[in-house]
Amino acid sequence: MGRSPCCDKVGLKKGPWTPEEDQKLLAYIEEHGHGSWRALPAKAGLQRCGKSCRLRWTNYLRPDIKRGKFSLQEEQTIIQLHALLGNRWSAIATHLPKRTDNEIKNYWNTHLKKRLAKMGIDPVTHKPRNDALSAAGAGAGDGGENSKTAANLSHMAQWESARLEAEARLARQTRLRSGSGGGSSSAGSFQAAAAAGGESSEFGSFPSQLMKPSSSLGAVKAWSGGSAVWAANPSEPIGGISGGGIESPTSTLTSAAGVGESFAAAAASDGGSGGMMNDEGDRFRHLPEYKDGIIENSILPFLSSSSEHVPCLNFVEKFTDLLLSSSSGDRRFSDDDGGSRGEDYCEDNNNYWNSILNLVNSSPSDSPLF
DNA sequence: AAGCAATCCAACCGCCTGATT
DNA sequence: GAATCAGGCGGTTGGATTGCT
Repeated sequence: MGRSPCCDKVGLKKGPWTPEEDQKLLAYIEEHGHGSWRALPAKAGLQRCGKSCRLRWTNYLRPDIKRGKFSLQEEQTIIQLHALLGNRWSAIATHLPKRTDNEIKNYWNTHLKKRLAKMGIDPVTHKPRNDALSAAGAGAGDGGENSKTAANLSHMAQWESARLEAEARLARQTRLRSGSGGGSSSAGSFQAAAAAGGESSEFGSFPSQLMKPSSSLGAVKAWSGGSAVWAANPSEPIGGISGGGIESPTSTLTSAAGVGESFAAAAASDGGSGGMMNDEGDRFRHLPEYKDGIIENSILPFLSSSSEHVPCLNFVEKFTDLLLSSSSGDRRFSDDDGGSRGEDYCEDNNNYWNSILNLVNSSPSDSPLF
């Protein structure tokens, strides 16, 4: 499909905007609205292409833009949403009022990504890097904590393998069921999954009002719920999910699982000071024991210091807290408190998925999450 | 104070998608 | 159905700024 450039580049100015140009653009948009961006520069008397004007407006001149330092809350939201959504900056931006996708992207690339990398976590997958894993293993001789961590890392890796397998199986099944009719977009697939899953007991762990077939949120739940169900009963096909070629949001929900491992790696690389609280909560609590050599119950004490608090596996939030505190010397996750941290933390933070889902729920109905 | 390195961030680029012709 | 257009998105770049030696 051919397409002409958005503008004739000859004679058009590039580079930083001058205050005069800003003023012209601002004045024009305030009076007329932006209308067609392509036509705007000529009407506004600017020697810029429409695309450049649009970018300047959306990333800088728009009156509802908040500038300056990101708050801790914003950082946490970004990390959580990145674990959930991957590099979908515009989607993430819809949950951070007054922040632009460009600003969030820059902030991620310059701050948060580096913080993750520093902790031995792959910022793309939110999983521990191999060197971090081996570092954890190498540290096993140092003492019991490290060897425990390494062993648990292994369990986490096994769990991730099982989960990926589940994803693949789910995709295969949905493809088979839908034949060639399904779309390839994850949005459609998840919506189909949500619609087909409806409010069946398969998704019973989620509030029914969140299972609106048309909502992207329902799709998230359908996927994560379905995954949990499968994990609990690996031999059983995931019922109720149909639709074309489900494509797991690998970098999103997968990441949430990966984050668990990442946290372990971070804990290991941090001298074993990290407390493991997995926020996989809603998923893990469905699988107290996954035999078959994949998940053992030993994972649960690892995820939570108290098995009585298994439902409160608010991992990602804790993980993000750790990230956020890693640069400020916050030692709240040290092992010094004899294991009560998990309970304390659980008291402070309820179900992670609920917070994410609430976050998503609070977004505009046309939020481009999926 | 000077030189260099690291960091930040506005802006650009190319690609994709949906709407229109 | 193909071609075109407009808008949007994510990745990347490069100049400016800051920090370090």
